[in-house]
Amino acid sequence: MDDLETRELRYFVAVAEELHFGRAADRLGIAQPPLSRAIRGLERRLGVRLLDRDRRGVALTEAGGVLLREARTALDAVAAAARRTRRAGDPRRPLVLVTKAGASHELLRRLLDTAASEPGAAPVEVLLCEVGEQARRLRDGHADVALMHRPFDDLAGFDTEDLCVEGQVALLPAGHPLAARDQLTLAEVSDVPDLPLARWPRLDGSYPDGPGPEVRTQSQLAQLVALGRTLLVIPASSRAWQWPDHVAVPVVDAPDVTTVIAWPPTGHSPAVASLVRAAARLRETGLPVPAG
Amino acid sequence: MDDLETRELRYFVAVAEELHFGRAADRLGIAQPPLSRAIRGLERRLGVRLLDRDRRGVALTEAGGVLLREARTALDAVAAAARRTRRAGDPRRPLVLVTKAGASHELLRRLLDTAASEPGAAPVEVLLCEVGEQARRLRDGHADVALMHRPFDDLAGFDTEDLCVEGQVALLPAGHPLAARDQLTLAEVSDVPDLPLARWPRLDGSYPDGPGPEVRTQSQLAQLVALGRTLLVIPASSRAWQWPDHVAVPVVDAPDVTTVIAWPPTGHSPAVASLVRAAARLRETGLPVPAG
DNA sequence: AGACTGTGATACCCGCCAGGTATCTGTCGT
DNA sequence: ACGACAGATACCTGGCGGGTATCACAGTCT
Repeated sequence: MDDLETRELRYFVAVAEELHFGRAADRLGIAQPPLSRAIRGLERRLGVRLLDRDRRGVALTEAGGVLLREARTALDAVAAAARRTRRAGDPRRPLVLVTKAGASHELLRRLLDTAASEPGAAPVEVLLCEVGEQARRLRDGHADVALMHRPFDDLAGFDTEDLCVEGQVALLPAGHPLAARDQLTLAEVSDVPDLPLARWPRLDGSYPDGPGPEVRTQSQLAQLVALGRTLLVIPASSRAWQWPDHVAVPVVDAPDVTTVIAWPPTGHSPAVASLVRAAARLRETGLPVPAG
Repeated sequence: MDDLETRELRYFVAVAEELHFGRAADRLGIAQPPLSRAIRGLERRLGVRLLDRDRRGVALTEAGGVLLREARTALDAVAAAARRTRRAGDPRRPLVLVTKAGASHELLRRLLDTAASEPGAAPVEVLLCEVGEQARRLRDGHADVALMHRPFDDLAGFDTEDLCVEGQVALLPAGHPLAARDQLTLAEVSDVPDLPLARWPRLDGSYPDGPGPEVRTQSQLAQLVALGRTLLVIPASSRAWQWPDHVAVPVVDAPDVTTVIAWPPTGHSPAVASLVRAAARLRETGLPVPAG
């Protein structure tokens, strides 16, 4: 009943992701035979088949799928242990706050101001990431606290505090017929043949079917919007990164978006607590009104 | 920026818990010198002092404290990966539900009945544990789902669903003066010189100061209650394990206890989802009324 | 069909590092 | 001052993780 080693988990994750021993070995910087051995050893020790190697390729068994998921979170936890320990030893350690690039500008600015005015405040470093990456940054120790958005982001496993609620707007090229409207409905914006909604990758990296372009970063999306190739429904406060020649029209029946501050339940760091307190105070003194 | 190995984490946790290289090495089944080397290597690779070895013993530095906490959760995650994978490979795998021994008898019975009547229900295995151990069982993969009690148990990091709310009662020897009362207050029960409240260990294993006896298991406590040596305030539904010669008196100002069903946010197993659905249905059809 | 290709498995060797034993150093008791 | 104790150091050894070469098998092309 000996534990697994992180090396074995890393190896398995590589193979499970590549579904190809050669490429996985390449990625890991080792040769293929030791990798095959390691995976076979894993299967033997767990007493479970993880991969179906039949002709032409490798496929995950059900147990393999479970291990892939569990191994990722375990590896994140190990990486977090290393990172947080290193940072704990650094006397000049800043608190790292992660948020989606381009979201909640104004709120973030006011949060940082409020936090800085807290007595004995630790310096706060802001880390910007792509959509949906905040959770991972929290889990693997790159960040201590995050701004996230319900219902878009996966908040499972974190402690959270609601900060503000806002509606969503559609972002359209200025010349588009719908741009003249006072308000829109979801049905209207999702049925615009010349401006299909962009598609984001799912958690596993694959894309849902549909007519819109596939995007995986904010900048890709921004460019497509600028080119007038796609239409966008976003929280009102994110309007800040619209292009000058685009207009924002409220979408009345889109679900409200709640901005929350989230942090890992481990680690009752006073610095995190202080920032959360600042956030709570911010909420009470009134919400920021998105400019323009 | 290489990852830590679980071996190193296990070693560090052993030393951090024992605060003594010799005993830690003993516990790990290795000799002391390799252990010293491993810890030194860890400190070198992390670039952080983890332990202060001064005269007469070893003490954790601040970074060491961080690593101890993080390492425990990381090791739990690794152990969970192994256990859940093994179980996923077992075709006859039951769902494991963990709860405090002696708590929520009636609710549990009805939950199991309801779950079994669910179409395509997986078999459910019940694991009973000591007070406060449920969270760990969920985290290290021994269990898939737990019944826990707010505000007593630490629910951080889990998804939860409230099941029922109930008041608390004081458990007294039948002959005691207070046993004749219709109801009591917290102030009254906490100020009974001949029946001090028992003390539970804190998360770190130490005991708070006070006059009452130290207990760490339900059975120790049960025995002390039976001997008339301590007084007990517990949720009303836990009355089931009272002794015949004891009476339960409601404590009107004790905080309400909410029984919740909790599960790890990882692993979207349909079996867990089904059990949670059964629990939700149970709540809607009415709460169990504690017998007696 | 037969040679070719691309894949994971096997065979075998090597070097490193985890682990063991013996010993040293420093610090407390008394 | 001396013994007892704890952690560090020195040094050796064996197992295992990793490398190269090769096999075995299935699909594919001419």
